[in-house]
Amino acid sequence: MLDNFKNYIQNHSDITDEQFLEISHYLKSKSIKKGEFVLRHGEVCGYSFFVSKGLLRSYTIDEQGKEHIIQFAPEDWIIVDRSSYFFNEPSELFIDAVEDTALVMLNEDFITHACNISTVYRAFNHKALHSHIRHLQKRVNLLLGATAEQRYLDFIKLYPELTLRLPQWMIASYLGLTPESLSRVRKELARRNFKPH
Amino acid sequence: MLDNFKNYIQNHSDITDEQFLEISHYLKSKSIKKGEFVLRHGEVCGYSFFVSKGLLRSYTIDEQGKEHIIQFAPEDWIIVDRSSYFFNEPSELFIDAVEDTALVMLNEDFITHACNISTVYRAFNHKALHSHIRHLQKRVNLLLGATAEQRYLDFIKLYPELTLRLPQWMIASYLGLTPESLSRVRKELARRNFKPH
DNA sequence: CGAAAAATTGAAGCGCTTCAATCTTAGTGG
DNA sequence: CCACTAAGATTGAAGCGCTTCAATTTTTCG
Repeated sequence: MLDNFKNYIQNHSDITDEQFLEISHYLKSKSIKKGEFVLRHGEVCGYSFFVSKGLLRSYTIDEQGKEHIIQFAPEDWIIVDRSSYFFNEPSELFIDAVEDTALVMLNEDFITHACNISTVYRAFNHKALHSHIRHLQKRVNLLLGATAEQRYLDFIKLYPELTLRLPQWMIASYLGLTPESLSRVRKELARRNFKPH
Repeated sequence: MLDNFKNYIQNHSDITDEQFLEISHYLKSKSIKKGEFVLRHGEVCGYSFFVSKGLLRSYTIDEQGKEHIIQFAPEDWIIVDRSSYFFNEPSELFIDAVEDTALVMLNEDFITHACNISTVYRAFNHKALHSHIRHLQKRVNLLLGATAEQRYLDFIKLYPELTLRLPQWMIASYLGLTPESLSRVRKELARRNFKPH
């Protein structure tokens, strides 16, 4: 189960097999069923979660009990509440499995050691933070200015394969819409003869 | 004009006077008038802008010509389009001066050298990225779930002094509202006898 | 097959926007 | 220092986009 992760990390760094073996002591693998949690609101997020198979999501629940999905993580993605992880604060987020999922948990020590071993990995990590910022900023911008339809079109363009794997109500939640609204957006697109890709 | 920045950086690192002198060659100071730009849509953002006096803002303009303010930066803040800066892509953003502003421009070389000189500075930089992510994520969450009133209350709690310095329409733009809506929110708060602080 | 989850549809409603007019405040030149 | 102008803020009325609620249909899966 570590194999996928090993490939991933070697693709993004110059870490050797021996080096990986050393630091793999800091890793834990885990398999969870659809619906199970790896993080709950109020807990400190002590790990980054690498998805080797399956699909995770992070979300908040507001005062009215409504879910708002923050992120999806399919294979080869890492999901984590970086605020909670870095600042050791209780997390606002829940992270659970959308599908049965095999994951690898990386703790602080793993990251630290990997960064010490490999400046390439350190740079990769740094780049990942910037990608995250880019992504969030784009999302803020869409939420500030784009209509329901524009947001949906952006989503299916950016994540075509997720569009197929996810129930529609989750996409709606990610986009800040009700399932009903998204359904109507899709109906309107179909009427105008829109076909994804 | 560099003094404020020197204080700032020494407060957040162990960089000595001599070290600062060395790397200050990579810095440029600049004074601009209200309304002048330091970055325009389509340009690559080659600097981080430290505000030593005054107030900058970053914003996008959508297809309908509407502004959406992404960030404000008063004294001792740094503003930058990190995506553009890091990935060397043309920026989506405009950055201009809300007030007459004195600023310091840090280029890539400055950051690199400062990180090499001081691991404390490197850590500070790392932390800044995480703060940025935390902030953006909170904002996404508010935009997904909170009403106009909740967003405004959050803003004045977080940035009481900005609330006084900024024209209301800019706060509205930051919150994803029209000026008229914000005005009505404030009226309603006043009716319910709400007093800031 | 049967039950539960998801998606769709319609009707009514709400929150925020839009547009237009008025009032207030701030900045500038006589 | 006041008069004038422009920018900002407020208010009202109408409208639009998305939500809510409720009912129905479709899909999924044990």
